[in-house]
Amino acid sequence: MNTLSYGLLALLTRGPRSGYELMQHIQPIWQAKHSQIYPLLALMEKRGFVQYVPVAQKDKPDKKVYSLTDEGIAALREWVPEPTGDPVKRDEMLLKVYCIGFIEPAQARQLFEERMRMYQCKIEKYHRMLDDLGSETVQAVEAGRMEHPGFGSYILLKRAIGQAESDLDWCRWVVGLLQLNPTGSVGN
Amino acid sequence: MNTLSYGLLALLTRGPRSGYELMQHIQPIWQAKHSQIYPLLALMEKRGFVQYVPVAQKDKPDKKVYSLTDEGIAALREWVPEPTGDPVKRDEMLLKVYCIGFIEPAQARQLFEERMRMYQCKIEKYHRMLDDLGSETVQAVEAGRMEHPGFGSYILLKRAIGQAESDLDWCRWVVGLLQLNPTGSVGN
DNA sequence: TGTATATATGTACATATTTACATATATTTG
DNA sequence: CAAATATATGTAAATATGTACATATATACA
Repeated sequence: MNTLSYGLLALLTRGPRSGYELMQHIQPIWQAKHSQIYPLLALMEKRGFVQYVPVAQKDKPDKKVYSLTDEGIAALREWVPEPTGDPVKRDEMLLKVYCIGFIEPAQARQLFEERMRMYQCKIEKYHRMLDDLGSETVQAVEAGRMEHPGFGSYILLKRAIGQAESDLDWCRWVVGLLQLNPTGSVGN
Repeated sequence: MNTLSYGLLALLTRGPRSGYELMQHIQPIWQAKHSQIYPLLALMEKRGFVQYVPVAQKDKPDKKVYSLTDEGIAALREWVPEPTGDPVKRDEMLLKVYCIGFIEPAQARQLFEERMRMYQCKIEKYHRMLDDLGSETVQAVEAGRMEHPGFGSYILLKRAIGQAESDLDWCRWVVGLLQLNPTGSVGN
């Protein structure tokens, strides 16, 4: 049971999910490939933390829909109060920014503009996901009812939006600075 | 040559550094242990990207001070325009927040208050590092002179502060929500 | 005096993560 | 019609990362 395994149990508190769905939903919080997730699910199934039912689909491949067992919930409850690991953040772009003094100005601008597009897409996506949670969830959150299903998703989305907007603002600020010096072509 | 190796080359654009110093300075952007960094430096030394001079110290163990070679600078310049990897963010705390509906309210509050302390410490540390860069760097940044040594460090610190402040605000907001419901003791 | 921390470098081993290979079906795109 | 993409699950192998061990010196703390 590593951190990702507990993360999968955490996702399953929202209800039954296939391995494929778990892989998709965990990406914003914890990047992992399916090749890492499937073996962990198989292990947790052996240990009795999760169970699955095979579901046949027309027009799509069959899937295994996993759900939490009582033992899985117990494992989750034991994990939460344990010391929480420090956040891991690794961003190649920031390493490139570190040596910006050695970079062609045009390449520097491209680095930041690429990221601006990325953050804008993410912000839009997260807003759509917020909308999908519905007004009932909004009311539960505003009332501080953390037991409400959707409370966790809502506050995590708010955080993700805040982070992306902060980074987007930063990119805009830097691009503004870079444009003060017309080294190279200002137009593309 | 993996991403971390290029990152070490990027740090060395600021001037000669020991492996130990590189390990310390790269932490905010890319977490890595010394056990990963020392072998990479040895490899890059073999390949001629960096060179070192042994420096004897009184009161402290001897060290190897690495610096960039022309080949190292060339490698750096080839790396920058290559496609940039997506940022990797893994935070156990967010996984715990995801299943906040299954958590004891007191544990939830603790989770956020711990993080608030962490972010406050980081913000203070980053502000001290900004101050250490001096007013000359501030002027260079405000003039958009990206070739100035310190431009990269300055804008990276500004970003780190923005991110930490965004997260701190988020934690405060959530703690405020949790206090709306007096489940359990409000005082410690 | 034993224990911890900081400086400083290194290796060995275990674990985590990514990439590549494998398979099957339906849809979209060129 | 061929190629890519999305759904869906899995394994094998390579790489990246973390933990533990190893050594040496100085300082702080109990």
